[in-house]
Amino acid sequence: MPAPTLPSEQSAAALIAACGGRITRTRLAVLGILRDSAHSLSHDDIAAQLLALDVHHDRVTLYRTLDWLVEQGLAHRVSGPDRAWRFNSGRDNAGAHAHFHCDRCGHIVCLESIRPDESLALPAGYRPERAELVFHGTCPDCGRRRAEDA
Amino acid sequence: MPAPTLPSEQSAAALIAACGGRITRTRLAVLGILRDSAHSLSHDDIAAQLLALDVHHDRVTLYRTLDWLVEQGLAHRVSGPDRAWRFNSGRDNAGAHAHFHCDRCGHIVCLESIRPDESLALPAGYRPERAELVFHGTCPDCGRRRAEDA
DNA sequence: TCACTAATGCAACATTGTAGCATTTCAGCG
DNA sequence: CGCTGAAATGCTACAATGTTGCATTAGTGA
Ligand SMILES: [Mn+2]
Ligand SMILES: [Mn+2]
Ligand SMILES: [Zn+2]
Ligand SMILES: [Zn+2]
Repeated sequence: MPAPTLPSEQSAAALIAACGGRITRTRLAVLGILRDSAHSLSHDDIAAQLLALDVHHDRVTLYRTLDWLVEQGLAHRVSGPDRAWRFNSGRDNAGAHAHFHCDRCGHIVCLESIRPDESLALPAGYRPERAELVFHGTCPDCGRRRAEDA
Repeated sequence: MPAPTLPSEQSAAALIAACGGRITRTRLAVLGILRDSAHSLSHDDIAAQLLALDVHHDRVTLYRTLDWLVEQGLAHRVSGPDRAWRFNSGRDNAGAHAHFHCDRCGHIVCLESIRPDESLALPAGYRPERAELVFHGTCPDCGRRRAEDA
């Protein structure tokens, strides 16, 4: 019998097809790259990986591919410190989880387990609909590396 | 006797001088504009106000002036949704207070009374140093305007 | 008033992203 | 399979935001 397929087990091709989109080499490669990465990737990071994989593409196509993935809920976007977006696989539900930004290596990772506290009392009149929470500090990798250096 | 002067009562000129900087028309005007505004201002907003005040200036000078004010702790920066910085008067201590971003009018305001919860338990290995908290939703002005429309 | 140097203005450049439009390629169909 | 129409791509040009280098101007203290 076919085991029930968790979303995380679905192939990139199946995920793309399920959205009613065409399966193209750029979409396949980009979604694969995002799903394989432990941290958020910038447009530039992804372009570099595509180059390494010999997946020819145009700058604009990559922007459009990323937009499409976000629209479809196959990826989500986090604003980086350098006014460039970072991308992660998976849907975010508009800021449903917090993110961690390492000031040493610059990596941004999703903290799926932490959701911003929506119940905070704001001053009168403010109607919050969602909250973005971004921690800054040192990530586990950089902490370990620092300990080894010492 | 001279009443003790609160920082908020100091003139822009005195604040600038206290930092050891020269008092120039651009610095005076920009700091004044920031201190008079109830919400964050983009580079472009400030340029428009300078124009209205007939304070001639160069684009680059304004960028440098804003950088300097932030360096000196006379202003702080918040990243907007459109990858353009917004500026507020006053020191922020690296994310010491939360901000509210109105999705209707685009205004960003400081919520001085709300500080991100630093005590949240992060996954093992993460060393947070500060947290940024940004609420999105409808601001009091837009809520009121909407109620009047109905 | 003078001299020193911080601050400015200008031109050129960098980065990140968008818009329009002709061309290619995917997916469904006979 | 080979066609065909629409979706996706590639290219060029453009826009927004910010930075760098360097010559000139103008605050400041003497
Ligand atoms: Mn995330
Ligand atoms: Mn603030
Ligand atoms: Zn790190
Ligand atoms: Zn508003």
